[in-house]
Order: sequence, then C-alpha cells, then structure tokens
Amino acid sequence: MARELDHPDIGTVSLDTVLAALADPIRREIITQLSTGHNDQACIAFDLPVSKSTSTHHFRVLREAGLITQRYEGTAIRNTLRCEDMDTRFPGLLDAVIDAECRTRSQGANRLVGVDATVGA
Amino acid sequence: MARELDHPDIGTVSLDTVLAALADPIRREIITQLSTGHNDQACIAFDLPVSKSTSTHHFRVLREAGLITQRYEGTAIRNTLRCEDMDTRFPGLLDAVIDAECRTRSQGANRLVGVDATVGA
DNA sequence: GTCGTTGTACGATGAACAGCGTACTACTTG
DNA sequence: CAAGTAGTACGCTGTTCATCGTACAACGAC
Repeated sequence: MARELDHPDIGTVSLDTVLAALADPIRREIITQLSTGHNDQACIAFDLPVSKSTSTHHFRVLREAGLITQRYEGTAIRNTLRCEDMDTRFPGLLDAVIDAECRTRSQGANRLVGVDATVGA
Repeated sequence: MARELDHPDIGTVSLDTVLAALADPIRREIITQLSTGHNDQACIAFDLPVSKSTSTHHFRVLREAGLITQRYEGTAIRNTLRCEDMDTRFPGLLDAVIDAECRTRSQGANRLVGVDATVGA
C-alpha cells in the first residue's frame, strides 16, 4: 500500500516545466507513443533507445510536469496521457506538439535512431 | 553591405530546436512581446532582465531556430516573428505557446522579475 | 520461502547552456 | 575626423541535465 506517486495539480503546472519536458526527443517519443495507441502501458512496453534507469528518469520528468499519470499495477506501472488536463491548462499545446512530432516523423530523417522500424510492432 | 544574417529554411527547422528555444522564459518573453505589439523592434526595445550580451545570445537562438527574422537597419536590428512560416511548419504550435504564456501571466505569479511594470512603457 | 519481473535510488560523468564582462565592429551623427 | 549607438565575439563560470551502472525494493508466481 506504499507506492503512491505524486501528481501535480493541473492548475499549478508551469509552462516552463511542460516545455522543458517536451523539449527532449525521448520524452516526445513517449508522449507520441502514448497518443497513438500505446496508452495505459507499462514503461518497458515503450521501445526506447536508452537504459532502464534513464527511462525511469524520463517518465518521472513527464509525470512531474503534469503530462502523464502513473499508477502502479503489480510490479508494473500504467502510464496514461493527461490529455484533458493539459488541454484545460494550455489549450492546443499538447496536440500541436504531437502533431508536429508526427509531421516531422513522416518527413523521414528521424533523429531518434533505433526506434524507426519497431514502433509499430 | 556586410551584415547579412543567416536564417534557416523553414522546411529544415527541427521541432527539437524550436522547442528548446521556446523552453527558455527569456526567449518566450521576447516571442510574447513580439506577438503583442512589439513586432519589428530593435533588440534594446525589449526590456529584458539580462545583460546585453546575454540578450544577443537569446535573439540568435531564436533566429537560428527559425522563430524570428533579424534584419539590419543602421546599427540596429529589426526583429520580426516568423508566424506564417512557423504555422506552415508546425501548425498551431507557436500560437499555443504564446497563448499559454499569456494565460500563465494573467494568472499572476510571474516568474520573470523585473519586467512586470515596465512592459507597457 | 525463492525466483523472476518491473521499476527506483544513488552516485558519477560529461555535455550543453545561460549568464556575465570586456573588447570589438559597424553604422550614424556632428 | 571623433563620439555615440547597437549589437557581436570571445572567454569564462556555474548549473542543469541526460546518461550510465549497480544495488535495491515491491510485487507476482511457484
């Protein structure tokens, strides 16, 4: 019954923190996967080109920025995107970033190596 | 006739660079002032709580990210926001950030000290 | 209990970057 | 020409942060 994770009130999250969180390509990868069918998945379900501890770090930054919710389920964690909360706080911002990310991706020249072919798997 | 400044093709600017540029509060301050009546102004016209050299640095980051245009006019530089270019490249993104910034600001608790009362002057 | 799974804590490290001051260039004005 | 204005270049500094490995904790299955 320990294992409670802190989530910020959406009213208190700062634009600074949100944009800093979104400025990292790995974290945008997570957000994008969450928004395209990977919602409510464990952290390992995301095929990220970094070590486990780095991955933990990125998920935490996203949670503390108010972008995702993390809830324990056994040993794993369910990650969900806080779409509505973010749209309340900063309307259009998250959608614009996800859209921009997808747009960049379909243009080829993906900066995030090692994930290209396995995203859909 | 020297004094030409490089501006990236809008098609080549990366989301990474743009978000990194927008993640800094000083640079968002510049962008916000540009979008709210301060367009086409010299760098010194922006009342920023940093030194001149730091200011130069931020303007350059914005230009190289494709967010602003800088054109010499005598000893000064005219700064303009590349709204349409940005909206072509990443639709809705710039507007969402500016809107979010203004929203944050009118909520009080402005993180950027020293600019509050003198913005309108 | 033991073992495997999933994620965390804790250092440590190296790179990136915001900030500054000083010295400088380029232009305008007198 | 000299003086003033607007911005740049350069070097430096301190901080932040992404990354890693290793050791550990919490839970499920057996």
